[in-house]
Amino acid sequence: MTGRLQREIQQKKGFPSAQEETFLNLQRTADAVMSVAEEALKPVRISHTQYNLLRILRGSGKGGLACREVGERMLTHDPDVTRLLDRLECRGLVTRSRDRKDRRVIITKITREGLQLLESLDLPVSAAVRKSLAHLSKKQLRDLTELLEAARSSQ
Amino acid sequence: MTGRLQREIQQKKGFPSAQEETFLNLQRTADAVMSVAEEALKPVRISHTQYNLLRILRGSGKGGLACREVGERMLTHDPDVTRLLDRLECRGLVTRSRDRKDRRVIITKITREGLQLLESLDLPVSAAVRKSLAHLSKKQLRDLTELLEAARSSQ
DNA sequence: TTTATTTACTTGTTGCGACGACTTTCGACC
DNA sequence: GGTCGAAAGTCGTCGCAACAAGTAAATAAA
Repeated sequence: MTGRLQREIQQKKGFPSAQEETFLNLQRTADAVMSVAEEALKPVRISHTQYNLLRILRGSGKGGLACREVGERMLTHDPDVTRLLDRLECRGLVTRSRDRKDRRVIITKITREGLQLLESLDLPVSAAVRKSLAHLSKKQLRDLTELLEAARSSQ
Repeated sequence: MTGRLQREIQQKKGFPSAQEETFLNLQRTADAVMSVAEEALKPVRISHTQYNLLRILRGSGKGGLACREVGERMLTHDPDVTRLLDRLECRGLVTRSRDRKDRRVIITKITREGLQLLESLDLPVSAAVRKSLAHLSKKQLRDLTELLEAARSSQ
């Protein structure tokens, strides 16, 4: 059984492990695909983080959400929700109001303007995302999704 | 053939396309795995971007590299190399000098301290990356790498 | 009732990412 | 040689990400 020794030697010599190769590919691909998708957001000067946040608010319905809930639902795990909302509020895309029952929490809702902006982006974004992965077959997409979920499963 | 119509209806109703599902999984997984890997860099207060840059400089040998070459080799496609190097130079991890032949270019080299820092990180980083994907089999890693390369191929 | 702890959010600071304007230098063409 | 355009970096500005400290309100404990 030379497995472990061989791995250590390979590592000393700078050969990446299979995990390292996958890791690098994962980062590169996520970056490349995100770039394509962001093209759809450029015309309205909105970042993918802001777009993501607005979609969460739209999905939450009329009741709005507390900052904490927004943060938990976002793609990236610890965004700075306060200042993200500051900028969106400046542009009139969301409104904030203090909750009456628990005065610590701030309820954020998406405005009519925010909804209109999202609607105008729905098709372009969807098209850009589909385009970014258009050259993969249904089976490849299914396999890839499955493997990505598996990769994330134990963390 | 109801394919296209059905897709449009699904989209109207908010069903994500297979591409969109894969896209979201890709972002989430890349983020999760990166977080695990970054744990190894925390003790020395270095970001993954800086680590990546130092590794590029180490890989380039004694000759050093111009800013432009560094930028081209980095994971993320358009980092701000100048200020990245500023911070590394402050910490004594790299040195910069103007090229004699073409006085427009700045040659950056990694210092002895930089090399030592990298050496102290080699094993922990490698271990963290392997750990982040340790629960995937060899075949899964191979398949995943292949699919990720395919996803990136036409961009 | 007063104190302590937890929760929800804000603010400060630093570093990264993207964009654009600017400076210096090089090479080519007149 | 002088001029023009391209190339290599620098710098300003803004927005996002991470971390830490601070504030205010609610809840639990004494």
